Amino acid sequence: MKTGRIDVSELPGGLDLQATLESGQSYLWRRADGRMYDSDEQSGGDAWYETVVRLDGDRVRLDTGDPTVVRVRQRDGALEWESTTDADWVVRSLLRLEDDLPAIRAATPDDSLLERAYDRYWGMRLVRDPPFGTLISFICSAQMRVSRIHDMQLALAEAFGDTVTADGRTYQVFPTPDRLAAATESELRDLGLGYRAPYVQRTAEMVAAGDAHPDEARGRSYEDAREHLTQFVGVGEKVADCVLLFSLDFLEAVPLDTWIRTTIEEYYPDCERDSYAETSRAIRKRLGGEYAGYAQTYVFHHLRNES
DNA sequence: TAGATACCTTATAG
DNA sequence: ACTATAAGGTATC
Repeated sequence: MKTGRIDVSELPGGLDLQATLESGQSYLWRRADGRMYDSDEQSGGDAWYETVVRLDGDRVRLDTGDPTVVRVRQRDGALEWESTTDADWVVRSLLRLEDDLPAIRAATPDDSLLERAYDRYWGMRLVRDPPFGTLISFICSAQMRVSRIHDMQLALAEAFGDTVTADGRTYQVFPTPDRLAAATESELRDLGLGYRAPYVQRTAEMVAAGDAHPDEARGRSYEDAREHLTQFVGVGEKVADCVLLFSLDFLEAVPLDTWIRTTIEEYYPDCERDSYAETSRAIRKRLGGEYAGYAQTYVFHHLRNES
């Protein structure tokens, strides 16, 4: 495997790799020691994380291109990586290392909750995951615990994904749209997906048939893009926001999940409205607009770890 | 068009 | 041990 190092001190705002990958944004990375989401926050300070992406020219996609293993760990002031290809740009893209965290924080309002969250997890970045895997994993996220969502993606990869070998180790690749489209509802239920099984199968079928692709939300205005993604089965406004934020570069997206709704009740009651769309507008404005999704992610991780 | 309800499965609380 | 409850919601009526 090829290797490389990225000096963390050169990244604007640094990096907290563990917070980035264990904050419930991405379900497509795995911790090599298998201890993802162990409650002990210190235990994974320099753990290796690994994923497999498909590279298509200069873009990271999950449904086309050759499977590429990417491993990263943060140690001694550096982000170390290993990969089956020359992956410096891939790592920078997947972990959004170009984001200027101080500038993003400066664009959010002075607010004691946000200050606490940003201070505690400073260096946490949003991820830029492949669209199809993000779409499927967040369809699976409905009424699920974070650790179980993660386990479900692993189960999908083991049951329907290709394998790739590097340095004598075998890695499971997230399934392609074809393979998931060919799965039966009962096969998916056997993996524990429950009522999400037909959603996953039918959405995969839409993508495999070429009827739609989550990438097509790019280039639209934020609210149009969110509406566009709800055409997929099992995708409502909340899941659409997750795909926009964690995959498609819409940093203003604020997924209104149970945590954020509770937060709004408690800290921003004036932002409560009677519809998702209106509440979304109000809270996005309150969290600073353009980078509201960053604020949301820090607050989500902060509050989730307190209880 | 808004509002209530069913839905799979599992971990955790009581 | 056993039951109730909730988990990063959505589709359907």
